[in-house]
Amino acid sequence: MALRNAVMAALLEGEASGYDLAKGFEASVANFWMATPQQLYRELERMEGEGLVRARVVQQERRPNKRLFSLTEAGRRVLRAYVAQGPSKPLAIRDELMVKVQCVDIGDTGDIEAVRAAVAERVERATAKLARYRRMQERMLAGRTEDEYLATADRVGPYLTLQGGMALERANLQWGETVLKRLAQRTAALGGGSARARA
Amino acid sequence: MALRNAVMAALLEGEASGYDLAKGFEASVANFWMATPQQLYRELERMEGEGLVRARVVQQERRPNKRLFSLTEAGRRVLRAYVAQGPSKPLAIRDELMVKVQCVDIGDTGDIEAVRAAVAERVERATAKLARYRRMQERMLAGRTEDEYLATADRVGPYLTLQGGMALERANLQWGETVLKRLAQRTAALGGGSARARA
DNA sequence: TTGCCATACTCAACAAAGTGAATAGAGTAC
DNA sequence: GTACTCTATTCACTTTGTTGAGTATGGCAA
Repeated sequence: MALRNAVMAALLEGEASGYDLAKGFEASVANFWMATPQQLYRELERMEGEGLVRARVVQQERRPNKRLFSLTEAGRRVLRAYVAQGPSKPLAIRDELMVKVQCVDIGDTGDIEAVRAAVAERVERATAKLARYRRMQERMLAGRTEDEYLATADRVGPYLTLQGGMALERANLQWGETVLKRLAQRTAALGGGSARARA
Repeated sequence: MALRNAVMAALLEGEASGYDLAKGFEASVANFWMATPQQLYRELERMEGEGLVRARVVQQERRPNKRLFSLTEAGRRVLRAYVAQGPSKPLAIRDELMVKVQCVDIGDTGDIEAVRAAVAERVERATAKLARYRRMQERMLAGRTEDEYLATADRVGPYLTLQGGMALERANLQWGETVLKRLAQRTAALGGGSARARA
């Protein structure tokens, strides 16, 4: 029952179909709450049943019809109550890459190489994501400075969460790069790339 | 089937009981993979059934007996295969606080205050966690420099994931502090603390 | 001396999340 | 002309995760 809050937060930006939400979660919420299409459709269905959202079918000519969901007043109230209420859960991360890094010493240099590749991939992703975030930021600012924007904008939430996403990706990037360096050093130290006895 | 990899990664540090794992997940793995005691006991049970871990009952005099689990050779192989195999899932975060920040514009200054308090709590937690990580780091280094440590240590995985945890908490902290500042500005701008018309 | 906290688990039930595939029309690239 | 991708959604199923309670012992503090 936590996904629904994320969905409602996304719908604050306006009407969206399940499909819209599924790809990119309306671009901003996805940065801190991931969900598969199925989860979203299912949750939207339930929420409609409970009157938190309302659906409107849009006929389309060259595409399948779609149902656009929007927040109802009841949904808005529930969301406000959620925001106002006490402490949130601490933040749940689940990072397979970190598990692999933790295991980097398990085998020979081949295992180190596998981990190195995985970290390199993460670094690339983080770089790409950061670039995307920066473009989003520029679009939001639209020439204004941050101070101007925050003083005049109707909504600052999406901007602040975008900042959060950027902070996270910067951390990822910085960490990944030092790990890459360290692993290269270690591979060199353990025999310059040739195999080594198994643990 | 992903929790088990995290559990095995934790057992790389040596024998542990379900209870040990439950509190702190052997101190390092918990930073990137959370699990409740029940999940861990259940998973350990299954893993024992599949021969990935082996249990050893330790009689205790003034406490309930405990079962210490350790990795079997089969478990080690499975773990190595996991590390070696292709791309990991991208990292799953689920952050309620971010959902609340996204919604900060939903209501009046009271809602902003609630979000502010939640962010302040996050900042405090991040500060505490960072301090704890730094102590762990010092214990690991034991007087050596980072370079010395990484060149001589048997295992570097736990150190590198600790760095990851620290990077994450620093990002949290830095983000949280700017958000706090921004929200204070906004509260001031929206009427200096007095109520304002609802959205 | 009562009650709470810590160790050390187990059980049952349920809610939420994730996987994989199916459906179906339109556009686009080879 | 066929294979692939995009829009848009649904179904069936499995795996995880969560909640709450129950059991048992000992230590510590008010």
